[in-house]
Amino acid sequence: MNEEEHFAYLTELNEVQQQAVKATDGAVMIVAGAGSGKTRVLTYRIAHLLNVGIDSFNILALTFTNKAAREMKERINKIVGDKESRNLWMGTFHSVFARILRYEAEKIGYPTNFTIYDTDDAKSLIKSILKEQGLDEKVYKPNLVYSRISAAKNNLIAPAAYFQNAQIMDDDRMSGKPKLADVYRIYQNRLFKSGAMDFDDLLFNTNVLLRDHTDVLYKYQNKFRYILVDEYQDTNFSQYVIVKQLAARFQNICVVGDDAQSIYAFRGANIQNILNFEKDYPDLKTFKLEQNYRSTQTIVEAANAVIANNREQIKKQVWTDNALGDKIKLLQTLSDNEEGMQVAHSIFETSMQHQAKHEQFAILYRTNAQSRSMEEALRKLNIPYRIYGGVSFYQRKEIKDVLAYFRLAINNHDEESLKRVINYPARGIGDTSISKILLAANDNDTSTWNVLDNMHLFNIGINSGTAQKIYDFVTLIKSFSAMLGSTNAFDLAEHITQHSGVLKDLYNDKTPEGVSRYENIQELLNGIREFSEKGNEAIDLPEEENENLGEQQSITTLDAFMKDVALLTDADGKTDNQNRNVVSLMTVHAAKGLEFPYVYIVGMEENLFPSQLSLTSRTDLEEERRLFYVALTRAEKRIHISYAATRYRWGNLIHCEPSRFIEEINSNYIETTAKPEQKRQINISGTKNIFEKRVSKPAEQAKPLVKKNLVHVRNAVTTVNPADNAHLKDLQKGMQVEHERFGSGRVVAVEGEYPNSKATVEFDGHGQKQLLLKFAKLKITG
DNA sequence: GTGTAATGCTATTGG
DNA sequence: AGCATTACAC
Repeated sequence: MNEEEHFAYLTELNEVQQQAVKATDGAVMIVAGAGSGKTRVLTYRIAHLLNVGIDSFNILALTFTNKAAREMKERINKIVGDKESRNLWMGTFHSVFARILRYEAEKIGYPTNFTIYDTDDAKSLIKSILKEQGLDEKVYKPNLVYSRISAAKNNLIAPAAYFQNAQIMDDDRMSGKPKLADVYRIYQNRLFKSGAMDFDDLLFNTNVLLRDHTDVLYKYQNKFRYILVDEYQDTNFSQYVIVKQLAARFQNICVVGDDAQSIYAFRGANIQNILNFEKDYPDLKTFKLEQNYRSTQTIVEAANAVIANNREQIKKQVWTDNALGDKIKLLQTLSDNEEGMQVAHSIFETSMQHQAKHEQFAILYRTNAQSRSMEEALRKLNIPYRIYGGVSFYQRKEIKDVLAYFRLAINNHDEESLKRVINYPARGIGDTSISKILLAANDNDTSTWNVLDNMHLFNIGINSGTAQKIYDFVTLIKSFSAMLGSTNAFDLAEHITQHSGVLKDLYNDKTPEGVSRYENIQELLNGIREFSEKGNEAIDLPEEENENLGEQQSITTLDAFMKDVALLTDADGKTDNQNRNVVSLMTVHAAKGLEFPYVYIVGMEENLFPSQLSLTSRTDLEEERRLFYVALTRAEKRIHISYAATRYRWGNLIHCEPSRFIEEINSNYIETTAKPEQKRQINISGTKNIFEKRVSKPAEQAKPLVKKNLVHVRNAVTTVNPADNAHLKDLQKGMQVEHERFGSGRVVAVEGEYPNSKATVEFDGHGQKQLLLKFAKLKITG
């Protein structure tokens, strides 16, 4: 292969993109405007590194979501082949460093099988600390305490440093929360005793590890000779320091970002990181990608006009060669429900007129709560959709309950899991006993599990009946723990759901919600079964680390499955076999990095977008504006912007005014569409008039499409009312069927009487599955 | 200790 | 409106 063929992919890039790809060594910053081919450059850059002979073992690429990592890896595989790229480390900060911490945990005093607490766990722990300390939850709002602690950790301020920081301590005193530092200290101690880390600890402790163990630092510096960071504008200080440390030896560091799309400052992201970058690497090469390939001229110009209102930005001129395109359509409606109907109708019409598939449409909103009116309207018109975000599968109560048993079996000291399941299903260990146990654990500075497991050592005044129940519970958990190493993930998971009594408890609940929960557990078990069958993926770690993995590889264990569960989000996975041709509904935040031909930005109203909470400070308002910029630049062909005159909030009707951001778009780019019967001319800049005219008759209410008790289809979890499956009554051997997850298959056997019958189906590519006909999402196709 | 009825609070954004 | 916590009866 001659050089030209070898680097053929370079011809697919423009001049600046090529330069950015070819500048392999040293510090590189790529400022990438929206739609400028950022992902393509990053992908090709990695492919190029491999092509010029750099070992994939030496490359680390940090992305913003797991999904982005997966997609990028696939694209790289297509260019260089998966053998070349096999040892690439690519993932989110959290997943990559969680993985490293698993191997190095003992060096910082944590067990290898440490538990990752998600936000719910963390807040629950904070609540119990507040209670124990006698602090009023109305003053010390758990959410606020959590974000305060989180901010401290993201700035690498440990509890001791927190106490010594006069500024912070003053702030806390001023706001009437002088005990915050104590809460932080206790919180951290409890996490440690529980062998648990929250999300921020994954980064914080990585910093501790690299700071205190130069041998470890040296090892990973040597491994990761080439480091790439995507969405750099959204990294926080803690992440910044990690990257800086790792890159210190070879200084081959490439960051990609767009300050105009920085939308996570509320989470500690720091735009300073981009500015610091220039200081840290004086030889920095900077490339600006300014040509937009994604959107029409109208969209690019409109977005530029909006972002120009921000004071703080890195100057760049995003432009495009694309056609002028349609004007932005402005929809104004009388109510949130009508807004939904108009959007749904517009999607319907556009899909007809332009032969557009449903997957080409996205509805973006500021808050998750806005999805409801959109959902109802889409259902009414039979337009398939999927909601991203909201309560994810792994956050559902029944799933968390089961996972808590798994977690407790893996790490007995996990206090949050213990509290969750010690009396679920009810086994007579009530609140008073639990309080006593917690108290004893605190007094003796040990874990709750140690108290339970050594009841006789602690004189805590629990009667013998309860003591026996506790003993039984401890024995049960120990029996699960004992099976961990020798049983495969699916078998153990099934064993635990049965022997813990959870499955039975849910089975006895015949309400639609109960049936749905039962089915979700089955869904979880299916997922674990797939994981078991696929096998644990090989992990490449420097030298010696791989050895202790050798023995375990014969079976896939439950702790392997649980390792990353806390880090999964709704946007990851779970899309495999589902219908992809659907309209996407999500928040603007969740839409970052995505693109759609037709985008609907809904709820463009003051106090909603921009959010009410952002109106007090300029920086917050500027972040909202960047968020709007992100929304606009998701679109390729056409944007619809809508707002409603009234909207339900907490069950009350409130009146709304159009967002100031609408005015920031030059009116040349906007076309107002009014419904035929309200041909009134709309004045964009002073839209008050339409709102002063109050709605005389109640706004058209979309009739609920499902009866009150039926659970809506949301997220990846589908609920099937058992009665809906009557058509499966006559299912017989040999029939062709279609399943939502597994695709098409053939019925191998049917046993039992409907509705309690069970079918065995051979699915193409998924093997045989047993399905309960009452619940199975099956369609007979032949 | 357990289960249900009444109350009260919430909804930025998310790994 | 919906959910979580609390109050109260068993």
